[in-house]
Amino acid sequence: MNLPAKRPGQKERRREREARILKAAEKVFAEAGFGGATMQLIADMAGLPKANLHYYFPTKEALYRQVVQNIFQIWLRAADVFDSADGPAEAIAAYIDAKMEISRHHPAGSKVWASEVMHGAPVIQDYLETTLTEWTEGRAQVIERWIEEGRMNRVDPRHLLYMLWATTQHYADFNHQIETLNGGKPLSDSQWDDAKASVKQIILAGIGISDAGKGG
Amino acid sequence: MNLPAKRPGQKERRREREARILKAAEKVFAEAGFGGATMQLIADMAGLPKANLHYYFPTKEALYRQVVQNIFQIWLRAADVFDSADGPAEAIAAYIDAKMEISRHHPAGSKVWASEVMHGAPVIQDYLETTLTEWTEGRAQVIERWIEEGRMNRVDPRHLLYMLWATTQHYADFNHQIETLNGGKPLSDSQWDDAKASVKQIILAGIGISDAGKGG
DNA sequence: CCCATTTCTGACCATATAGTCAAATTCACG
DNA sequence: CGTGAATTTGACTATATGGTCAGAAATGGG
Repeated sequence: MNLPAKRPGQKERRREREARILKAAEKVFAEAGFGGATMQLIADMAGLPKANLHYYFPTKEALYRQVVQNIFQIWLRAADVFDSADGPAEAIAAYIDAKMEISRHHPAGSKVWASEVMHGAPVIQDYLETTLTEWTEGRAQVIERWIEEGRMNRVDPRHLLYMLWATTQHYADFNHQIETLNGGKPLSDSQWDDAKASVKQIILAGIGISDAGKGG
Repeated sequence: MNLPAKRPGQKERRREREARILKAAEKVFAEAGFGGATMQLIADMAGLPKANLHYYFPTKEALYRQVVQNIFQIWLRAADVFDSADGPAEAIAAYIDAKMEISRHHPAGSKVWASEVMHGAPVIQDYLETTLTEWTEGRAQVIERWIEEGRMNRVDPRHLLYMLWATTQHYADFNHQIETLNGGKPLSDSQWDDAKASVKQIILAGIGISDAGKGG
């Protein structure tokens, strides 16, 4: 059965199991939605008996909640890059790059997030009202300052942020459609570079930042 | 089986019932997803007994399929405005306006569409491969021509289209998030005007079209 | 009014699924 | 080892849900 080559500790083992379940759950929730997902499917994908899931996560909703919260953390971490640059060009370019990377390597998470919000955010409404609202207001003020300083065109900061979210997340949430329009094949490395460059080109030009010949 | 010029009253009634069911179904599918939606809920919202739904639509999937196809038709009709203008500025502005209007007045449809695509388009995969692919390629060529003629910046037409879709549909699919960030209130008339103007401003500037006449 | 056709509906069934539980197994540690 | 705690799991239950159906009710032409 289990090879005695490596003996993980109890806590280690527990964390590994939970991570395994969460990974499977994220995929199934993304593919089938909360209502369409079944604990049995998640269990199969995680390679565990269903009853075992209920040992780690008492209910389907608790499992789902954990998945959504994890995604929110990733989202927040990516948002940090917005602050690590000191000008609009670098900040927004870095933010686009970060979010496009998430869309590429974490599409299931983005889909679960989209689904949650589309259904009225029953689980993370409080996050929207607190953390997300604060982050958005803070960033809107930063953008407003850049505008005052004449470092970018006057645009509504909110709608600029919405456009950034919409565009970058589209590559995850609608990856199936994009793949179909790409002849049924996933975007290649260079196509992803094109995507990132295109998004940055249009948005940066759109807010009046002359992109002096940058690459991906 | 042959119905020689049946009574119009009866047909009318049938159409009214079907429309009523489809409207309720669209809302429930949008709010709960396919898996989370129940025929009972749809029936209640339509004000009809559940068994009556199955008289008009044999299965839940058939009902869902009809809802998705209707949305696709609306989508296609809006896409027409792309061709009724003769230059990139007018065409893209009109397209943005049309799609924003749909997002505003038909958010449930947009959500069902998004959900369908996110889950791998099990129902409308053939539409993606035929109609949508053809439309996209045609429009990409039109954009390419505009670029050749020097009427707009050189951008990847595909990614421009994706950005248009993503941004406009975001106002429908994520309307709950936007509402939350707007202090819990839906966007007012003037806020919708701002949204449309902002999207047009950034994208048109982003592709190198100096927007002389602003306003919504 | 009569009859054929269409429409409606309550009651019912088969199935799927979230969640439970107690017994079995494994683990940590002295 | 021995022991108690943590974990695993097959079998089970309760319930929700999609779909069926037979018969009632309405509809409309002759």
